[in-house]
Formats: sequence, C-alpha cells, structure tokens
Amino acid sequence: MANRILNDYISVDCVIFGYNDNELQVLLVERTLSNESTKEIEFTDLTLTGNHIYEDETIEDAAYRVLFDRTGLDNVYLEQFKAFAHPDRLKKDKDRKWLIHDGRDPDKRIISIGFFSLISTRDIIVESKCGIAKWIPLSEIGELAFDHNQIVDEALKALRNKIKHEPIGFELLPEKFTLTELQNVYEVVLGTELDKRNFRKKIGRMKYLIPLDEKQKGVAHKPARLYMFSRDVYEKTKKEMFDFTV
Amino acid sequence: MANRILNDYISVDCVIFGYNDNELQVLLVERTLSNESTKEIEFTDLTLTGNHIYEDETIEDAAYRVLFDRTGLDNVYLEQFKAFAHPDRLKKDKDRKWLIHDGRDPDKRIISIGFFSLISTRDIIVESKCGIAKWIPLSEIGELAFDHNQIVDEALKALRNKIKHEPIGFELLPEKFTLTELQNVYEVVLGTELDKRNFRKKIGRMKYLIPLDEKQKGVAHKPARLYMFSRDVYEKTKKEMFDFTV
DNA sequence: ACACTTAGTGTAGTTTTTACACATATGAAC
DNA sequence: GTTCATATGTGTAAAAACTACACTAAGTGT
Repeated sequence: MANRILNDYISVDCVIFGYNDNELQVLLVERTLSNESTKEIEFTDLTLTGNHIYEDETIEDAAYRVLFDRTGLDNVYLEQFKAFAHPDRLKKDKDRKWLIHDGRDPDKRIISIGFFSLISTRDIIVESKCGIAKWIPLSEIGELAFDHNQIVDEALKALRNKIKHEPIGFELLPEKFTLTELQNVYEVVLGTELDKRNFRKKIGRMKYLIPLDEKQKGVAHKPARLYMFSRDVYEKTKKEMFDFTV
Repeated sequence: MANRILNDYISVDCVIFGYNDNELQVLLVERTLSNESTKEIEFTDLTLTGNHIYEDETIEDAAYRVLFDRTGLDNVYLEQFKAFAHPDRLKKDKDRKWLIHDGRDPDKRIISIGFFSLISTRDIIVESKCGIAKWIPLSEIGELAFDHNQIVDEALKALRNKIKHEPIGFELLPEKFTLTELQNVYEVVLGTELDKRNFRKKIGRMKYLIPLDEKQKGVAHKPARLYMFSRDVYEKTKKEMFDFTV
C-alpha cells in the first residue's frame, strides 16, 4: 500500500435535474478533448457542471456558485448527497492519452462532492459563463466523462428517495401548476404509474398544496385548476410528510 | 474573494454509534493539546475518529480502515452521510494558539467526509491502535474539537432518517435479542416512546425478523423470546420496508 | 352541433394505525 | 414453598389510509 496522503483537488459536481416534455433531464456541459501530439480536437464529451471550492467558502456555497454561474439562477433546490473519489477515476482519459482542456492535471485524483439540484425548466437559463450547457433527457445520456455516469445514477437514487418523503416535486414545476403536471413529475421521477384519483386524494390532504382561483388557459379541453406550493405551510406542518413508500 | 483553489487535506471522520444501558453512545478519542510556548500539556479534548484517505483506496475503504484500526471490528454497518468543510473550522484552535499533536498543519482546512457506523456494544472492542477511545453517551457529549459537534448532529439526523425506513436497528444489538431490546433501540434513536403492542404488531409483519426457539436466561421475570435478523430475507423482500414515519 | 381531449369526482373492500389492560413466567426474598 | 417483584406477551374496536375502478364535465377545434 502506498500510504501517501491524498492531498488533491476537490470539486463540487452538480447533477441539475429539470423536468420537461414529461421527461427528467440533466444539464450537461461539453468538454473538448484533443490529441496530445497533433493538438487537434479529437471530439467533445459531456460532463456534469462542477467547480473547485474556494478557501473562504463552505461546500454548499461552492455548489450554489456553480449553479449560479451555469444557470443564472438563485434560490434553487440543492442538496448534497455523496462524495466520490475513485482511484481509477481518470484512468479512462490517461489511457487514451488525451489532453483535457480545463486546466486540471490529469494525473491527479479529484474528490468530487456531489449535489443534486432541481429546477423548473420553464425558468429560462439566462447565462452560462463557461461552455455550452445542454438539457439531455435521462434516457438518452450516453457515456459521460470521468465517473459522472455513476454520480448521475447515485443522484437519481437520492432524488427518488427524497421525493418519497418530502415535497420536492414542486421544485421541478413553475410556480403555478396543475395536479396532472404534479402527478407526472412523481411518475417520471419514480418511474411508476400512479392512480389519478388516489394521487389526488393523497396530496389533497397536504396543507401546503394551495388551490388557486385560476385555471389553465388555451388548452383544447377542460382547463385544469392551478395550484401553488406553500413553503411556509410546509415548514409549519413538517410532521405530515409526503410518503410515497411503495 | 480569494479565489485560490482549495487543495487541502481530506479525511474521513466516523461517528461510531453504540447502544448500551438504554442509551445511544458515541466512540470518541482523546486529543492532547499543549501550550505553544511552554510545550506543556494544556488539556485533553475529544474528537471523532478519523483519518486520511490514501491514494489507492476509495473513500469507503478509508472509512472501513479507520473503523477497523479503532475497534478491531470488520463487517460493520457504515454509511457515508455528508461532507464538511467550514472555512472557520480550525479558528477555535488557532485563536487559542494551541499546538495540535496529531501531525496536521493547523493552518490548513480539512475537508472531512462524514460516515456513521452502528456497532453492537457487546462486540468488545479489542484493539485501538491510536489513542484512547471512550464510549460517551450522546446526552453527555460536551464541546468537541473542530466542527465535530456539528458532524455528530448531522450523523444523528441521518441515522434517524435511515432507521425510519430501513431495518438497521439490529446493527446496534447482539446477534440474538429480545423484542423489548429492539423497541428500546428505536425509542432511543428516535427519541420517542412507542406502544409495545403496536410495535410488535408492526415488526411482526417483517419477514426478516426471525423468532428463535430460545429464551432469555437468568432474568428475574418472565424470560423473553429471542429473535434474529436475517439479512438474506431482507435483501429478498426489500419492498416491505420498515417505516416508522411519525 | 359535434368530436375530441383532459379534468375532476366517489365508493366499497381491505389494510394499517391507534389507543388501551390484564394474565403469565421467572428469580429473589422470606 | 409461598409470596413478591418485574418484565413478557397478547386482542379488540374505532379511525384512517390504501387500493382498484368508470363516468360526467368543460373547454377547443372543425
């Protein structure tokens, strides 16, 4: 055993989930790889959005900063779920002798602290300081850079677990939403179908779900009533939690 | 903002919970602090057990190693729950101008990845390679070194959350146990009282709870039946999870 | 006016939860 | 060996939650 102390780069990586077209999507960034000898661009790759932690900030601060730099959004649901540090994390790239154009030394291990974040995709992403970010449906994610596939998998697990017990589905929707939209979020995240009447009965009991005197507009069918989530009420009644235990 | 990249020590810290005397306890180690000028020992402090991560191991490996070095135990319940890195983590010590005798540079920030671990305190702790480890009841923990109070708090939160949904209470008991002992574990961890009959009705439904043809011995009252936890059955029937949602 | 589409609603049977009290088996003390 | 002290082990009734299931209502488009 080498027993050298790992004293290495640390980063936060955010798995930013969005919900659109009845699908769960992840925000990913292109990374450019070039051939080490010819210096020509070989191809591009997809990675999660991450960044280093500065000396004067907490891990959470760093994650919010990454999120803001990438999406221009503030005030977003964000949760730390796991730290990753596989010794063979960079092997893939080293074997292939590609140069990574993000200024990191490819021989160093990176510890990454994983966060997942939920954003309503109707919140238009204004800025994206660094590189091209794209929404990719979860089902269409191919092979990502580093160990980012594993990080996404674990993030999804953490999200599924969380949504069963706490009302975070709202975070993926715009401020006002219909019950069918909400049900779809749960179905998409959990990967199950839910019965419409039973779903409505269940969340109808939750006091933090506020019915509005407003209806959907411009749809070619009976317009649905709109609802809001009240964070205030939720904080006051945390006892009665949303529990989708299967 | 400084914007210097944090490139610093990383460690794992384990919050090792044990259950004894109807109490939840934590395994802590003494740390010796001495006055920087006189070099005399000032006093001792309590810390969680932690260690650095080596280059060729995963974070989990490191946590199991710490656990083994400290307790001599293998095959123990262990779970990563959160990473910590407060910029002011070491301020307390720096202000007081104490020298820390564990070889760490007190000016460096330490990122610590928190694990919690459950062990049956009837498993006698054989070895303890480094320093004196003590079981301290949760209620009697004073001010710990670094940000370890916060880490313990978060570990307890994570434990409470986990025990509501998965059968990990068993990990705190010896192989054979009575239902009253099991109920006590739940009560102590959750900090609530539970109704004896309802508790038994509920776990009676769980197939991974195996009744034995054996009874308690040497007690001055009606001897209780002994039970075992079957990990095998649990893995096969993960659907019906233990859910103590209050 | 008609067709199309999604919204919205109720019930009966089953299971789970909750609250609650007394007889029983053992060791200890006498 | 009788009695005492102590923790074990058990059932029921009422309320709440869960499951499965099908039709009418309210809009838009033609």
